[in-house]
Amino acid sequence: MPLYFQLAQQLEAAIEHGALTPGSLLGNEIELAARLGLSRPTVRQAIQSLVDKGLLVRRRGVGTQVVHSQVKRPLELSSLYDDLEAAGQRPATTVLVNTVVPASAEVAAALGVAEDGDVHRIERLRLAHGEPMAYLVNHLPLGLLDLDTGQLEATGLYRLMRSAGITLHSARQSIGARAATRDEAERLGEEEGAALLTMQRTTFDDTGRAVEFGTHTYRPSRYSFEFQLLVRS
Amino acid sequence: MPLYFQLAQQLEAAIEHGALTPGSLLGNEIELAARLGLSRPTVRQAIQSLVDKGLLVRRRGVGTQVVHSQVKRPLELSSLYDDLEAAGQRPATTVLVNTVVPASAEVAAALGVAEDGDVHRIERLRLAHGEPMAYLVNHLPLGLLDLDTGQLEATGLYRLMRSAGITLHSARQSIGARAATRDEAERLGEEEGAALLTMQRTTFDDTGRAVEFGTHTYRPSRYSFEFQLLVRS
DNA sequence: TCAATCTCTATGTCCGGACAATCTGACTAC
DNA sequence: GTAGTCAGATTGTCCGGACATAGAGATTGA
Repeated sequence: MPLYFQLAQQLEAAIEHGALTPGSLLGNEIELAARLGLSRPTVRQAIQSLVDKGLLVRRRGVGTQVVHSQVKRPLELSSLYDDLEAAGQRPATTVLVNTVVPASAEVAAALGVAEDGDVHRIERLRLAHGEPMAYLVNHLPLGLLDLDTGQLEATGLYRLMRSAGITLHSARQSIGARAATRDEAERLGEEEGAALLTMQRTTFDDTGRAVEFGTHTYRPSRYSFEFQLLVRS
Repeated sequence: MPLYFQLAQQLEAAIEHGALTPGSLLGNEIELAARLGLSRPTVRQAIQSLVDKGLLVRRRGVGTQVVHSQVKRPLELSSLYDDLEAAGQRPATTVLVNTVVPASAEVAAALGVAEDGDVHRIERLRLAHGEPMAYLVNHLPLGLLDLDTGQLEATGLYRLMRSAGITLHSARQSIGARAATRDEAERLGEEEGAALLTMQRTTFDDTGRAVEFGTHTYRPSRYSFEFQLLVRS
């Protein structure tokens, strides 16, 4: 494990349990490096990683300070399943459809495959505490992944992709809202015309291939998107 | 302007207009540094900044590649006004309320001020192409900023804060949906009960102070949140 | 023919130093 | 008393080098 990473973890832990209080100066880098027996670049790399996380602020001529505001979790590409599990919500999944269909124009454009070419289609109902929370429709290119219904019900799609050796890189998302159709309302236990939260996402791996295209609808009474974001400087 | 920054800009421009095609190797760092007359750390810093932007991928033992997928814009803390302006949408603002009120419990908690203590309250209607797009309610602590109604109608709140010397650092957001109340519907030109997209945001400066708390409602037919996000590694 | 091993290559980590830019606070001059 | 100036402190940038690590392909052996 790299030295700068170890130092970053130690500093983060010190901030976490209050050894480094918000607003306090971290002490100058060169002295800190000498005290720890490290070089300044190594110390700087550790500090920089925490600055990128939003825990520290550096000011030239002043020093490095611990920020006051509690940073919860910056936005990252995560799966609903993992989010719910981390929140202690006991997610459950019902796979409604797991099949192969010809790609619609929208799906083909998103995944970069030929229109009417075969793609996986899965429809899932995600439950938390036994209540419907979201209705998830996903399309995937063929050949990337074995989509076993049992595994899909036991874990999240992203975890399956990662364990299949796919390195997720980035995703393009669009979050909106609309009124529920009759079918959607029925599936989610809402009234027809009720407000639904929607999210569309195309996920890419590190070679730039689209590996997943999802169209999700959420019950706004049960779910909202919570995240923290930093000013890029 | 720092050398690594100049190099990063050059590389980004080369990617932009196709001189560096997706998937192509960038050539090894040490040789690149020699060719440019720079040191490897400088070249690495330039490359790293583009990796953080999602434009490049590094693989040990392989090299640095240009990613295939077109990265549009990573999520950043931006104002609706600037977003609309950048999209060529000609935003306009009507200030409905610009006053000082005692803080409600919710506002006091978000801003970290005393309950019933005075805070600014502004209510604005944001229009695009002459049509209502969003209804924006913001609360700000006193003393940070002069809230001139004329300026609020001419530009965005974030731009005003920045020009007042406030360094924005991070924000916590929550995006949801709900049905429009009678009043909301009337303001936005929707039907009562129509689905609305909602966003709550608390913004912090780099000292950790909360500098703004906003509760916004958007017409989903006119606006959705679009962004790209990267996997943190 | 297939699998294990080796070698080459490129990035990852780390060091030590040098000078520049900027902010703060104290000092000085008016 | 106030404003301008100066010095100290601290981070920002940049250099040049060294060794470690991981991936890919070629080589070698069974």
